[in-house]
Amino acid sequence: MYNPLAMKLEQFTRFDPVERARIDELIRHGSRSYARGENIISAGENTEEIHLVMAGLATRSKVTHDGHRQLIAFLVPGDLCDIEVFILEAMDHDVVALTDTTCALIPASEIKRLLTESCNLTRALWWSTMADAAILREWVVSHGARDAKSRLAHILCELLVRYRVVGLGENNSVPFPMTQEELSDATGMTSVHLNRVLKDLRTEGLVELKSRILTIVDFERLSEIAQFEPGYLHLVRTQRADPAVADRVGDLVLPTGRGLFESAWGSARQALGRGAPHKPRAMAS
Amino acid sequence: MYNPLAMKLEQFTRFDPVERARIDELIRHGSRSYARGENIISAGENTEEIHLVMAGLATRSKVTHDGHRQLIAFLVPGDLCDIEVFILEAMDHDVVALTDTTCALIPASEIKRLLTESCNLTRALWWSTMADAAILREWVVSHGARDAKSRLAHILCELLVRYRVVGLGENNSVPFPMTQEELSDATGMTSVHLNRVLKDLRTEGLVELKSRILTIVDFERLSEIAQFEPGYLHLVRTQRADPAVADRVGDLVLPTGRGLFESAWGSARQALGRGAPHKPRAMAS
DNA sequence: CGGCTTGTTGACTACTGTCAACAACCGTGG
DNA sequence: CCACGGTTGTTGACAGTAGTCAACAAGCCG
Repeated sequence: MYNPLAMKLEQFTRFDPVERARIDELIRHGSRSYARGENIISAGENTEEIHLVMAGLATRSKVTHDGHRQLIAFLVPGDLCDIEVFILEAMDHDVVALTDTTCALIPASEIKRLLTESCNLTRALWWSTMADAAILREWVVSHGARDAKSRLAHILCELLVRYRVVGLGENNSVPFPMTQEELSDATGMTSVHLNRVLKDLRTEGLVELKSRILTIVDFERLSEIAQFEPGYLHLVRTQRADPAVADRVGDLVLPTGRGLFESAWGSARQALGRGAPHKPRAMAS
Repeated sequence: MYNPLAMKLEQFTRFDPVERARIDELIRHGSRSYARGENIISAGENTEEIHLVMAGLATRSKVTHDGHRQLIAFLVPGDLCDIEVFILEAMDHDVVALTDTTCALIPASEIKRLLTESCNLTRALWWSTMADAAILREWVVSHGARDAKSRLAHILCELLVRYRVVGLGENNSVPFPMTQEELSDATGMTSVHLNRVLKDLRTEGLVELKSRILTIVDFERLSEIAQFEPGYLHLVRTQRADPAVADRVGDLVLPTGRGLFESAWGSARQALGRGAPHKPRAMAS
């Protein structure tokens, strides 16, 4: 049985057969389908069941009062939509299906039981939420510090890796069902500008995008433009998980760069002279 | 004894005397001071002790390869700097002291013990990390969907509330020790542009900023400009905590708006006609 | 006081948004 | 199969927000 949650968590740890069976149980309690555009969860709700994306693509989104929608995260198969309702009073944002999407419905009680029963699974779930926060931090960096081209490239790299982690797509291709307008809401630009930037990436032979499939033609060069360093995804397969797959996700080879977690401020400062320039936001483009 | 962590967590729940004593214990294991500009934790590190800000102001930051620094969060007293090292291999960003800062050092073992001993405290800590993630989401919205003026106003509102939660400042004034350049790194603009936008806010009689004290002269109007709805901070004092302080933090009255968690997309869409305009990013300014 | 950091301002550039028209695509129904 | 309407994608011309460069003022500390 395809279990994207297990595949994802296995990036962090290895499960024994009992644990693995436990995860498979989680997704057997029922499921529900959502049509494209439908709200899976709305802000203000407090669900009884946790939603796990099994197929399709969803997004977290908020809308400002002037009507500008901002996508905050993509939810690919294996991602939990609303685990925070255990703790927080209510969702503070919507989760919307970007394509027809099916979610496994996990009773909250099941998660609670798991949290008391298995230390390893608890840690794995905790890892999942921490990794989500790390992605969020990288989005802040993207929006605040990278120009449109780099920002778009970065999000494409992220999606490629995250899809491949859960076994979807092949080589450098992944499903890419969202419209340019939705992508522009994610990257914080207008759809018109997104269209132009995307065209640039296409023209330069970096990506192809047709019939709802994204193919990253030149992952290495796109990673450079994006300044994509997969370390922030915390796919720590090196130690706790299978060391044989250290720098790859399936058949995808990750860029390793110069150490995934270097403290860049000091080195950048040195490299660039007396104190890094303030906002060389516009990079070669 | 001043215990900002307890004050913060009390926004979420109430502690019995035993639990409260337990929290006070946490911060008695030692502390360390950091000079302004010093790294409290560097990317790549994996600390043995958890750092809790007790006094001062710190920030999470990342630097892009082109030397542009992005601040990702502010850490005010009561905030934990690195609780993720329990789970993640290493920090993926730096934590830097923006002023002289002192941190309580909490042995990881102490936190672990707490997690097994007290369900209420565990939930409170979990709440803390979820609330942090919610702030991060709001930052993404700010950077992606709000113009410079609104973005700056929003961050000022956030800091006001977060300081007041831990009992710092008074009325609409809080410590504000950072430079304009640092603030510009947080808001994702150049220090020059920040300076101009800040000047606008001052000229319009919304804020005052002198001798390292921020005074929000007109919180209501600033909240409007910022589209600041404090719901995202998840200060759920209404139910689990003391109901007497429902809509206030100390002597600060929070804007309540039309329900903190409404699902805005649908209503905005309707209100604005055939589908919300795509990017009215430039609002009245 | 002198030197450094920080804040302020002006002139200019350029990245990104706005408006608008049209082409391409897609699913549906004749 | 083709027609058709709606959504989505593409492009041009133009406007405006924000970045760049540079100079100088103001504040801070020894």
